Amino acid sequence: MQGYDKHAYDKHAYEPFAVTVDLAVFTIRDGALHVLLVERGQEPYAGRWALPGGFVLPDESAESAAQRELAEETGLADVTGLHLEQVRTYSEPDRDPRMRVVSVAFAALVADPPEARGGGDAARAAWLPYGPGAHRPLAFDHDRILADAHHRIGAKLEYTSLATAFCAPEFTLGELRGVYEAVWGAELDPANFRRKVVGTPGLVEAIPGAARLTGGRGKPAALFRAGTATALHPPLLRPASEGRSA
Amino acid sequence: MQGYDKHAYDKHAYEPFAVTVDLAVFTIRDGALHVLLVERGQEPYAGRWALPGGFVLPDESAESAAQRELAEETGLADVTGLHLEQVRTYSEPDRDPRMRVVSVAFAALVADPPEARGGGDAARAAWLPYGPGAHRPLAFDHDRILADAHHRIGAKLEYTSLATAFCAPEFTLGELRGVYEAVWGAELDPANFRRKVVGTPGLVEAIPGAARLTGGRGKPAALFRAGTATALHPPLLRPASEGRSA
DNA sequence: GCAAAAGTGTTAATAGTACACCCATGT
DNA sequence: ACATGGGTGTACTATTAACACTTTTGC
Repeated sequence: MQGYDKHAYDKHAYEPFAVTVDLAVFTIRDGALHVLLVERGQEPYAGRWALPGGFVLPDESAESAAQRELAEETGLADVTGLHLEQVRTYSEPDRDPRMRVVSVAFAALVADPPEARGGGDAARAAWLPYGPGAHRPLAFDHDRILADAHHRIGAKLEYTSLATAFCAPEFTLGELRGVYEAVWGAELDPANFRRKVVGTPGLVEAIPGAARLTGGRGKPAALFRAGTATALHPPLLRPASEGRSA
Repeated sequence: MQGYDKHAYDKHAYEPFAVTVDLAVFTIRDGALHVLLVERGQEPYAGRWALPGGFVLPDESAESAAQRELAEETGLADVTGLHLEQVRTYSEPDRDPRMRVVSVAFAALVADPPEARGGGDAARAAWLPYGPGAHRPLAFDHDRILADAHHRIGAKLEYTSLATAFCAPEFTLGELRGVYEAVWGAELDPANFRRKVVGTPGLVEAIPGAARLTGGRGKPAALFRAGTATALHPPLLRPASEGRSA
């Protein structure tokens, strides 16, 4: 606390910091993980894709700012209830060439978002497939932010019920499994997945009516709703791959 | 990015934010988890305990500021190599009654710290036992920050090799087990713990020499060093208690 | 019929739990 | 001797992983 007291909060004792939020908004499309990106119209990084975001206003928290931006950028009317979670804060002094910007990064999960429209500005917005694909490199340090957000989401799938946040209110277990597979980039055994999910109390609850849904070909699947549990015990671990230190 | 471009980075378009770091520094003492706290000498919250922290300077990142504060507050000469990790950022507009302060919280783990000395100021500093004990309530929103930091540490013990960061370079498995027990507040079976730890590749490595250490009474214990692995597969789950949703 | 996805069954391997028991040391 | 913590053994249970097989749909 020395720092606090020594300078007695002179508002201009230090160079002011701008505080912004950056959003990594994920969704599943056609079985693949997609992320919402905007195209920058101005320097620096003109023409590059970037994460949506904006300033934190004087009377709101970073969480409020993130929620406001999420509504604006996705075009969703009601954004409450969506999963929105802080990832971490990026504060390297030179991360923005123009001035000192400290950015609080959030990860958001959306099911079935509307098509991306550019913001009011000239900037384009689009849902692009996540991965080492066409959109890199992103502006600023957004590649790193996006990777951190993805890493966090992947980890939380293991030990929380987060996956249901990617799904519509009613979903099949095949769809839920698709979430895990899209985020982890790994295939799961459908039989074992079903047993694990159904056998974890509070993860999902079956919709009792003969309600069934045809997902195209194959046998109709039973519908489920998200359950009340948030933590999974034991966790649903992703298949071990060479990449993970034992 | 609309927000960025619209205002063209006028440094004074918005009320300036102060950016600070707050540190939850943990250690194990006499088998119990302790936290480093400082006593506030001034209003607001004069006389209350608070987390150590301070301003982020114009040319440093939050990580650098946290490292600098950690060295100052603990009195440790070399703070590199210590575990220091961002927890989250607290930005509610009214969290500090004097002005708008956005604080990036860190959790730090220290083995065998020197006695706490007050900072240069009148403020006292002390290692206090963690828990719903004598030090609450803390100043500002520090109770919540501390709880969040503790929750994060506890969770990371399950699936990372973090526990070794609480230990000296050479440690016995009893000491390592003590870390888990102190952070989780639960007892672990020594036999099963040993098998799990030794059987997880890369978690710890035995120091081959007949090196042994007497921890007082009982059979001398073999010494171990931290291994190279950072992730644990499968994780070392804490014993299930009623509090956790199945 | 055939492909595809849902859903059930079965089995072997792996991992976790709960102990009993011996070992080496200080007092 | 005995209390204390280190360390090994072992039987039991729970969970995971792999894969065969049946069911119900669209084409």
